[in-house]
Amino acid sequence: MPDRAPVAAPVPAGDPAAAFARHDHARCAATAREVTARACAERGLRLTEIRARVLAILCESHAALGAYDVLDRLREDGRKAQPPVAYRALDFLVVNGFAHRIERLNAYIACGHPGDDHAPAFMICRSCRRVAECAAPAAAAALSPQAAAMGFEIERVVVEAEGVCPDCRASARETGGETGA
Amino acid sequence: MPDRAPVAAPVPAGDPAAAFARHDHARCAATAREVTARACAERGLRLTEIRARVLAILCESHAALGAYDVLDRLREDGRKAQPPVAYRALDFLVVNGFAHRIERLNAYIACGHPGDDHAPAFMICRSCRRVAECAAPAAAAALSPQAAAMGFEIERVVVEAEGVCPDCRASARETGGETGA
DNA sequence: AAGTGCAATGTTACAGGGTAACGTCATGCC
DNA sequence: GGCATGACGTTACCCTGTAACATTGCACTT
Repeated sequence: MPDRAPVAAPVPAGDPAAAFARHDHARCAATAREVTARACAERGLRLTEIRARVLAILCESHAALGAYDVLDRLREDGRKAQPPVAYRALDFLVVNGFAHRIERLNAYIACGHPGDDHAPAFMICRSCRRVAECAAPAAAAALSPQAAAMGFEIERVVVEAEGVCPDCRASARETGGETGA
Repeated sequence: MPDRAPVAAPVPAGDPAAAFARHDHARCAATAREVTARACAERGLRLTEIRARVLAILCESHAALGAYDVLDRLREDGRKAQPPVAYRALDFLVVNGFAHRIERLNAYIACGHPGDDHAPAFMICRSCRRVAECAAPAAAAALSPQAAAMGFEIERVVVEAEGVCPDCRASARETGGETGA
């Protein structure tokens, strides 16, 4: 589903609410790609053609894409790509902080703050699959005391909220039905 | 991997630390099964033979089991079970709060507080797959303000910390190697 | 230029996770 | 008995992910 946003006021790209609000998405996507390219150059990472293409595909919308969705898009380009091609590019982007894996969906989104070291949380719309990336250090931090008490060493925290985005809530009200797709 | 716990002091069953600490697991498992059975009786839910068997399988250890692991165990009983059999039983247990799905692992564990309405967080050992269930209302609550600000309606929050449990940390130190399996 | 090493890509083949759809069976209710 | 409902049995399939190995391209050395 494309990024429709009929109601909310415009927000700047990079804002957590951007995924669910009207914004200049062309600029939003271009910025993400440029920032990623710059970060790669600075850190000696090779943003190859395939990797850049996969990033561009993810940047096209704020909806999470499965690896096979990405693979299909690569094939539409005329490539005869096999699954590892998509997974390798996605791994590169995720490992280096240019994209995120959404565990709940087994899917991927472009990062809203590429290159930054951050502890993201996600708001996932179960109706349109769009995902908003938020900074939520408090959520992860809330686990530290308990981890310490039991001697558990935390390496990574997944925080994913599932629900319904403002647009899909509005659609549901209009049709008088439930919010499910 | 079985529930080894060579170091920590005993803890009561139901304690968040139980998964990673020495405890009377036979009693821990029996309690979970009994509490679940009672909750089903009270709420008019049918804890059928298959469902009870799947719960018992999950209760055998604090390690997360994949649906196909459960399926294999069912087949060892002599059943000729197909995947939907395992998934239906697991769905029943998860929906009614008697088991949890660990998104990070695509796997399942028995609930430590069956029947209670709670907002669990999980500590997942990436080495032995054991999972400790914690109460972490603060983690989920930390997202509410941002969700409200963007008009997102949260229905469920997944909080999963991945890392290394005390036992596996100790093992890693002994062998002088990394913590990976 | 030839040689070497490494990172990335190409390709095959398969393992693991999950579900739609339909038929059958048991249970409880009128 | 007749009926509705929920659980189970079974088939067939789709989606997700990876091991393993071949090949290519690039950078750096000698």
